[in-house]
Amino acid sequence: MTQDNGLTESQEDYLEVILAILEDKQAVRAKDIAKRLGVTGPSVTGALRMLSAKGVVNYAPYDVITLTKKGRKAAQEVARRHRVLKDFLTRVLGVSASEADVAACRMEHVLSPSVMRKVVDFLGLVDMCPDGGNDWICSVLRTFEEVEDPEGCRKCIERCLEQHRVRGSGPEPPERSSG
Amino acid sequence: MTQDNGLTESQEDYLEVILAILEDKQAVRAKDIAKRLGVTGPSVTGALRMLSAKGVVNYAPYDVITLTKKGRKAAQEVARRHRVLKDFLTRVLGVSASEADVAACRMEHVLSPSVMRKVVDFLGLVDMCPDGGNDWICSVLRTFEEVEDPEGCRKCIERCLEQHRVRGSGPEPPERSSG
DNA sequence: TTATAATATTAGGTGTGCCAAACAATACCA
DNA sequence: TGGTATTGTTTGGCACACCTAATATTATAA
Repeated sequence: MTQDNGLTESQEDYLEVILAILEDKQAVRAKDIAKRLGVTGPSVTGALRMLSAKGVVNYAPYDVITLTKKGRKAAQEVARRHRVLKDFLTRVLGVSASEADVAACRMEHVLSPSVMRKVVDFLGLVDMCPDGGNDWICSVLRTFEEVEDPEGCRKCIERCLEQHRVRGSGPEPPERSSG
Repeated sequence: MTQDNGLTESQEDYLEVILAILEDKQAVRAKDIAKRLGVTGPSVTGALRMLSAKGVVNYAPYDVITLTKKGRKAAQEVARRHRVLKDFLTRVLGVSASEADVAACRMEHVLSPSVMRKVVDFLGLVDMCPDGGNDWICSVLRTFEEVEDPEGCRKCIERCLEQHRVRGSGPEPPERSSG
């Protein structure tokens, strides 16, 4: 159903934060991982051992923590799913950024590649909108809720359609990385 | 984040199937629960004890299994989320029914009420479409992928907009039950 | 270089969720 | 009514994912 990279949800979370830490610090410390995940030290040690056993993390007691090639790939894949889902939640459904982060954090472990692809496809469609997807359905929804400026919304979608017709058969969806 | 009805994901699953069984049989048997959830007997017994302790299921060894008022409510809420999510996945994203079921089964435990409401709102919008939401974005997506009949898709959305303009401020979204 | 602070690990324990094997209760048929 | 089949439960165990308290290591500052 899900990816089955052989990792549990929790383990995917660990990989994700390790990657995130690597992206703005040099070294990864157990302490930082613990902080970001809201767990205690021993939990991190345990998880790292597990991740090491699964060949995604290089780990030995008191030694530096790094991702293996496989681990980096897995982490990036999780991060990608997170990004896509957050994007979808904010841009399409109009969920706030912070809430979208929380929700994406949970959904990212749960959706199959094929469902993920549908999400990506949908975002690709939104991207075709002249407003860069900043609005589109989002604005439609907003008018739907608050009855603010339905006319503006309508125009936006009409522009969208125009664009669609012009481009004809349409480009390939932007993201389709199967990895 | 999630509802926090005090139930774990697994426990929500148990409630959900108990409700489902009640809907087409009279009695609920541990065996049936086990079958539907793909677990063994002892797992069911254990879960039922837990659920009983949490006051959502009436249970005593060898006795009839029923839902408490609270339990029924919780089960219905989970079922509602499942329905909404499956709907969204199929009608908006164009995911197949079977895949949508699987995905909804996972998502239903994971999304906060506020995100759920956004999903419901979006579906309300889709429902405004003359095609009853059978198509709409779904068809757009399809043309986007297969370049089938973009002209037809365009017309569909235009009709949608017309409808939207006519109705003006728009009706309340169909489902908003907070229970 | 040694004491102390910061960081990480081990040891031991909890809760949940699952399993197989053994046992208990109930249902049903002769 | 008795006996077998079905169904359900207990027992005992395993795997995760967490925790606290105690201990070990490493880093740092005197």
